[in-house]
Amino acid sequence: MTQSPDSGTLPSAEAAVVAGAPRRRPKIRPEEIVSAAAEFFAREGYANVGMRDVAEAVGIRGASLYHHFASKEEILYAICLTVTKEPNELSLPLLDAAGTPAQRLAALIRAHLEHLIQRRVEHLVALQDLNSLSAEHRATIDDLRRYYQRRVRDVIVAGVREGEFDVPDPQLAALLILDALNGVSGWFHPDRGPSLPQIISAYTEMIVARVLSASQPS
Amino acid sequence: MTQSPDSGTLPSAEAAVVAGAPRRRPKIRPEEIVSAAAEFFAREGYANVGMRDVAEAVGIRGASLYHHFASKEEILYAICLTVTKEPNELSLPLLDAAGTPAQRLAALIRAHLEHLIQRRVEHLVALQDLNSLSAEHRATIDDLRRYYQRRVRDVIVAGVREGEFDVPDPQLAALLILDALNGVSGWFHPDRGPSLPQIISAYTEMIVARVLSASQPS
DNA sequence: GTCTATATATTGATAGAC
DNA sequence: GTCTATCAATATATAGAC
Repeated sequence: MTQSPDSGTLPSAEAAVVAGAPRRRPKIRPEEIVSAAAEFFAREGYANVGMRDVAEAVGIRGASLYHHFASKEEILYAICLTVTKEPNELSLPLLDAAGTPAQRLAALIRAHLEHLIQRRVEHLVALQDLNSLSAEHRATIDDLRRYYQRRVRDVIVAGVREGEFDVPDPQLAALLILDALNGVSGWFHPDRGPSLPQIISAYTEMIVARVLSASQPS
Repeated sequence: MTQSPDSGTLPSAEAAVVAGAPRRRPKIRPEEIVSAAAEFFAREGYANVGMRDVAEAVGIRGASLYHHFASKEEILYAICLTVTKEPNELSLPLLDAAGTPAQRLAALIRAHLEHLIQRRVEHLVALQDLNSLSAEHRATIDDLRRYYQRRVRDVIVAGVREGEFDVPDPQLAALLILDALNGVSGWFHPDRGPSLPQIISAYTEMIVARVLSASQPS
């Protein structure tokens, strides 16, 4: 089912003989496994990828993966948890910094998009294979996402209260904004199309200055 | 070709055998299979669902499914194709109707959201299990989606040309809008949260009157 | 059109040598 | 920490009876 176009992907043990690359398998770090797995999951879907695929990508056998992770689902959870928790730790503090709600939200949009692209592959997995998580793990991810969404809604509410924003419904505005931001991971391509700075600029303008109708300095 | 949205048109209302419901299996229509499969795929993910699960849901055995569909992937394709083609056939013509670009886009937004909710389960599958399709089927779906996106971008361009819209980048505006609209399927719930009319109203306002900065009648 | 029975392949995971 | 070997479960799909 997960037949990739291998046909010649035997673990190149002969490459180890080359000077400077003596048996390049000193130790596998968990992040290498997670990274390789994310690449596979994003492209083929979690359930279409076998442990042997992931193992081969990091140069070990399938069984050896279980020395690092208790199960396949734990790898998926590691991907989803990292990519969901990081925005809460890195972007949300920007909402507590100095400045008006519009300024703080603009800072969050920038950080959100930068993280989304920096961890684009993992984001695709988290947006796609969430329902292959166990019920407990799924609940943890959902909680993090809900909290993030609530904080975005709150800064909109604050902006409305201060007269800087004006929206029909802060909750729906937050959902529209977050769906629009996260959607970028689905079509962004590092080699073609608009660049990340262009996207940040246009999206910040469209969201902060237009969706939320920030008052113009005039 | 257009499958009736209702499901109360079972031809054989003929009373089954008197005692109880002995083997109610008059005939299975392909749409029943697709519908049941979509429900499973949306909730558990395509690759996590077995043909036996789908078969059981419609009251037959797994092997009998192959009388109606050549493979499991064909069922997925039927789901994705229907839900992707219908907006092109039902919503895009609204962009060719009379009215200003803002009016035509507003009509499309309404139709898009109504279709999204009416076929919410199938949309979730199409947004989630696309990369379990064969390469050819995937390409067909992608083409339809690209065309739809292009048409939305074109109406934005038209609005800019006529002075009704003003955006930093019509292409990015179209992507933002479509991601925001499609994202609704991810959190909408028929029993709680904002109703569809509320969503249509708020989203139309935020998108047409704000993101695109349609000129206000004042 | 649906059934039983089964072929064939692949999966996640384990045991134990080294 | 990685290996070989393998188990047990499950998958899609097929063959042929009825």
